[in-house]
Amino acid sequence: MTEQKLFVYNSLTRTKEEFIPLNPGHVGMYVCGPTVYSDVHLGNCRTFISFDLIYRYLLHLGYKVRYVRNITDAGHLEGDSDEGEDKVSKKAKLEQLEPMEIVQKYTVDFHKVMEIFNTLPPSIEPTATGHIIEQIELVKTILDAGFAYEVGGSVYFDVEKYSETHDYGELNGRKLEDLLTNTRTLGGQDEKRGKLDFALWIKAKPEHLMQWPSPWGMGFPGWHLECSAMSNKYLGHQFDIHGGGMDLMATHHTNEIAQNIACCGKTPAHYWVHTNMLTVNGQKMSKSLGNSFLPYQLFTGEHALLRKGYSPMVMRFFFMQASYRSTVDFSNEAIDAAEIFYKKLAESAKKLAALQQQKVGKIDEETDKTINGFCDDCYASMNDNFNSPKTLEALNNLSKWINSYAANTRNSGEISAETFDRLRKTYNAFFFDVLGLKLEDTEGGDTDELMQLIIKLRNEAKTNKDYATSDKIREGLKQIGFQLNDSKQGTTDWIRI
RNA sequence: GGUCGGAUGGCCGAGUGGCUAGGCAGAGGUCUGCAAAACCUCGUACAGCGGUUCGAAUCCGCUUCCGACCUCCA
Repeated sequence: MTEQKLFVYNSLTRTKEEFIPLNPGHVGMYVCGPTVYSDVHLGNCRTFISFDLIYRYLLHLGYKVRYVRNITDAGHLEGDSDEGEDKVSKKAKLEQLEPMEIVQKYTVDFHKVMEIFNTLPPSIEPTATGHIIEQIELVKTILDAGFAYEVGGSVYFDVEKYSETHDYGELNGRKLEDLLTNTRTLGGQDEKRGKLDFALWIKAKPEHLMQWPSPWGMGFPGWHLECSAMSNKYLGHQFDIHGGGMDLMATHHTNEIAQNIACCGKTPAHYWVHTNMLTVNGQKMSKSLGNSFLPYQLFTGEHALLRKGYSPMVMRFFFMQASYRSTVDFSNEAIDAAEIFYKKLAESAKKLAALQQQKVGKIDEETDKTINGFCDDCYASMNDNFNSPKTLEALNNLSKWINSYAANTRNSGEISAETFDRLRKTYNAFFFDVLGLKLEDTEGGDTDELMQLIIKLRNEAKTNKDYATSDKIREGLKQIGFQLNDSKQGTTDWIRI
């Protein structure tokens, strides 16, 4: 594999930086996963699909990647007042289930959806409840370091103390004074000394469903703590990439960095990568706004915002058409266009699989160079902060040559065997392995045999110049979703439409 | 209100100082019995107003509009 210089936008420095892993050949990546208290909606999916792209490209470059993505199954509160109810507990009460039944239900659902979108499972998927001991240890360390205090069974992180020696607003670019003046005072004043302080450990009320013993009494961990504890455990004090949705940057990740520095003296990750939101009519898709929809609603089209159903790969392709750092606005028009484009590139992938290069004759240097250039573009665009839209452009350019060779309107012997091989390898690598797309309409069973029979009958009619019959067959098939494509050579292909 | 980000042709969406992506839609053409598909050709767009520069979508300032975060969300 050729050495590729990869550049990654780092939220910490607000610049694109060359990606240099701490240990050559290895990458440690931590991504904040879902809180499993309800169905994942499409906006949630986008984030994980974005990181799947990043993960896949790192793998493609030959890195050995340890990809850790957590499951938050405790500690995530309603509201951020540290007095709200645990999301999982609340849902458990509502549905009259054990909290772990809720967790199980939505974890299974999450995995199913991730698989449908063809995302690779992470290397490790740790849960908050599975790491209570590690989190308690972390709290103790932070207390010992003097950056936290205990009040009535709860432990809080002392942001002002921390700020004396560290830049608390490093990630979100805010000054402490601004944060202090602009942070709304939350109702039900609590025991915190400073209003920016956040809970590391929260004392549980007796009726609280999820609680564990600790040196400070029965309680449960704060939301930000689990990520620090688990990234520490599986990736070490310092690792390469920490990712999550942009909405986590200002608070969750800021607090996470503070925790890590307080306990270990080091910023956990070199590169902070934040993916942007999926919007609907310009607004962030979220449950509270009521503009979110679920993956299965997308597939079936059963939602007021959807004109029809769209397949998982069409959705994935749609996401790939925008860079992960931009918002993507959902609209039927935009995804319709993506659907056509996706099918086009997928058709080329199919043609390529069946394509054999003609005998190499006189090599057309210009063409040979052009095709190699497009192969280079695939890498160059992904190297530029995972620019998937540009990668699609390169694939589209390659697909034109593939189509021409497949249709025999150009002779594939005009390029060298090496270039032809590179064309095949590059197209497949980026379409399938890197962008994580797959072919959806591969027919099982007898469909193709049936179609071949019908095509044969139609061709007989054509030979007899019985165009009335041949057109009737073509129209009839179109009505039920099969499209016939005649070639110059007299053969006929079919595709589903 | 504070902080940050965005505004690109009918739609989506790359591009960060000159070489002016790509897709969808649209127009024309090649091919075809006719189509379709495929292939070829065609759009000179960068919110507005100033400024810097030989040259700006790209840099700077102001204005307008939109969004995110600051309050649960990926």
